[in-house]
Amino acid sequence: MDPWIGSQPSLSLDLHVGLGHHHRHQAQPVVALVKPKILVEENFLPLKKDPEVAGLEAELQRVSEENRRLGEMLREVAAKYESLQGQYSDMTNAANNYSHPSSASTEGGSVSPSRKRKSSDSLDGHTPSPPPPPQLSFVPEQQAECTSGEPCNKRVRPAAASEECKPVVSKRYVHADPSDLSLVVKDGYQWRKYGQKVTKDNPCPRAYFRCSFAPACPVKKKVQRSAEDRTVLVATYEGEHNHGQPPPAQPQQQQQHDGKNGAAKPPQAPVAAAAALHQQHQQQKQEQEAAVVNGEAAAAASELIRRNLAEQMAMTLTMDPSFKAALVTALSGRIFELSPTKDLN
DNA sequence: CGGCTTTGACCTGCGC
DNA sequence: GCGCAGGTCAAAGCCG
Repeated sequence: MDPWIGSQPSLSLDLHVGLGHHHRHQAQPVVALVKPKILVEENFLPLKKDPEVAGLEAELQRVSEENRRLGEMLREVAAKYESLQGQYSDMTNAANNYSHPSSASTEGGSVSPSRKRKSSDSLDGHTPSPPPPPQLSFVPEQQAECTSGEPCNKRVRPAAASEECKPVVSKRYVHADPSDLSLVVKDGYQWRKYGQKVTKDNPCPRAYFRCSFAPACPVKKKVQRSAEDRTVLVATYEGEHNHGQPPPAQPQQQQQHDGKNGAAKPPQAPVAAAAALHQQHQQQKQEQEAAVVNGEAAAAASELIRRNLAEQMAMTLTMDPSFKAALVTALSGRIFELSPTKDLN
């Protein structure tokens, strides 16, 4: 899980779960509420159902149910959005083919001849390695893509060239610790930084990345802190990966490496759920960003994103039996701690 | 030693 | 043509 999540008040997984005002008089754990295979010792305390506990259970059930319904609605909306996006993409493709029938296939790896380069650059030679089938696991929102195998992401000026032959462009807003100066956005891919530049409209430097997982992968990424909110990293992706996502182990390890808690724990179910959630979250962000015209309302978008992240997290976690188990363990432990019987021991 | 980051220089396109 | 700004290159240095 992203380290920042824990630091967000709005996202903090408050384990009190409403027990705050009465936990002192009840030592009854809520173990009965879930029955996964689990980590919880089911009989470490005698189960005596208290009406309050039952009430809480009912409430939790109700919330879970509601979350589930919301999740379904969200998926529906996402599906519809994707379908519309596809239609839009088709239309723009068709329009481009009409007006600029040849504009899409002019690349062919021709790099500006005047570029100062060492002659042997391997990247230019474009390894004949067979490009894997485009198996794209993210960047769903797309516009016209250059149809030649080669991406047309060479020197695309935002105002000029981008209209006709724009590579796939998407933006992501990622919360980051302001004290963390590394412009690293973890998205499951491996990136190699090839440049950094301070731009005019933003005092924070912009970092340029290429996909380093596959040398021929055309995707580029620009990362810059938001001028409005320095805690938000704006990652702009150009192009599409022409390979699958690298094995998850690496980014995971990277995350652990980046974070302070570097202890290599085996991935636990809640963590996996959070990872899945993260991906879902990213996807949702892209959808939202598509709605936010050209990112001019970045701050508002990031706020929205945070709120939705919190909601989704709650939903995903409450749907995850392992998380429930962990929750129950935590609650039980806490209750046990506070239980009067403990004092006797 | 290979891969990655840093960073100054260079290239290119746009606006005046 | 010139200046500016964004984007990229590649040598040097760092790190595991």
